[in-house]
Amino acid sequence: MAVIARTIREQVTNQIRDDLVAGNFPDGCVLREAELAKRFGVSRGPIRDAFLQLTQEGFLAYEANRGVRLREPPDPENREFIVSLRIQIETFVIRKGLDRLHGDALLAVENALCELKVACEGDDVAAVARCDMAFHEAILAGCGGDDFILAWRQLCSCMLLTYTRLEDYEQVFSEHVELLEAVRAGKKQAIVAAIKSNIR
Amino acid sequence: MAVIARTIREQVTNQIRDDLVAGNFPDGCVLREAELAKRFGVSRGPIRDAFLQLTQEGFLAYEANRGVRLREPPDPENREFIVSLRIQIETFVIRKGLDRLHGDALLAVENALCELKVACEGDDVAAVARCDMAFHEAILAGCGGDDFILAWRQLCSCMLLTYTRLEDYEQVFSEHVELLEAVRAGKKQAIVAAIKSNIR
DNA sequence: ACACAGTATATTGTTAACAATCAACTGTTT
DNA sequence: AAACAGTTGATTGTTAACAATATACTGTGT
Repeated sequence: MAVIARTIREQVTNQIRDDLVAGNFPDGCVLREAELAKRFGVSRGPIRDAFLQLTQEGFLAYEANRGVRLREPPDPENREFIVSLRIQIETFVIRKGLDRLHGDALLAVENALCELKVACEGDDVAAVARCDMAFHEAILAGCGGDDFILAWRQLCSCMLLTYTRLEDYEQVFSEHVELLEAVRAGKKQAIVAAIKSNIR
Repeated sequence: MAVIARTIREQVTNQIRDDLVAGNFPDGCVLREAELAKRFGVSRGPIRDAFLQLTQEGFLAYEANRGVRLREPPDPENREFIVSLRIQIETFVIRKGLDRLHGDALLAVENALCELKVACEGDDVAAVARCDMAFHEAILAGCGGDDFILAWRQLCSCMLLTYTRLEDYEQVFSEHVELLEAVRAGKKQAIVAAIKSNIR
């Protein structure tokens, strides 16, 4: 994802998020500050920061003085609605801001696709999920969708808790190639169509 | 809002959020940890936590080692779209879960309305905005919309940065009374109509 | 056996000192 | 005068010790 985690806080947050997405923690599991601090070899401070952030992102749930708990994924009906919201946001932002997607911003999208390729060729569930989202986020950011990115991430976190498309990495990758082609060609209708078939 | 802030972190977060909503900080203003720590008479820890949380909520923007900056409100077009997303979420959750809105949950909504009444009678901009949201959130929570609340809050934070309806507190209040009546009567169509006219 | 108060332990919440980083300034060199 | 390295001050990032709180346990009284 070419994300350089500058601070320990960010490194820890990314690592824990990956572990959560990869399913390395049992459902409803309670995470302890001290345990993770020991595992990462850091103090509890950055772990607390990570818990706070992942709570806001929708992965964890805080309970006063009782630590954080892994959240349960949404039921199918809610998930379907979340998908529709995601599609709406992405199409709105692209329709509005596709014109300004060039130069560095376009490069970032292409870069994200490369990362996705690597992740698909490897066998890291969390990496594929992460790069999938990073690709979409790069497009949103490049189209000036800053006002929506945080809410969009929220919705994505729910989806990441049940990232169920990983039987076929090859298809995941090719779908995104298709999407990038449409973006490069600047054909909004094709982009919207690609997004609709891609997000699920 | 009957929100008892148990920890210093929560108190500080709520206070800063209120100040932001009330417009007590100039636009694009940079907030300093040390300065706020001194003002509240606490250490920098809880202030940092608050910054992190308010960043995730969409009020502030982090810049590496350069502190947090007050975010700019969305342009009218984006705001309009955000409003439509909010309405969709609220109507979806209510349609699905209105049946379970009774007992304590309903009481919480009624309570929120009382708080709103007080806030409207007083003259505290931040309080009115906060109670307005708290009322809607109580409904969402009561209808089992936990999967959406965080994303919903995100969207609301954008709206709170330009809470522009405060010329007429009386109307704000009466609109919510109307909404509660519809909820009590269990008439989903009336609720949806009330929400659509209420959120703007 | 049950309820309850008191205690012990584990866990989170807070603080203040220390380390690392960044931005602005200063003086030197070309 | 312009460019650059080094220095300084301000600010954030991290840590470890301490305080507060909640849970689990134990013993006592009924």
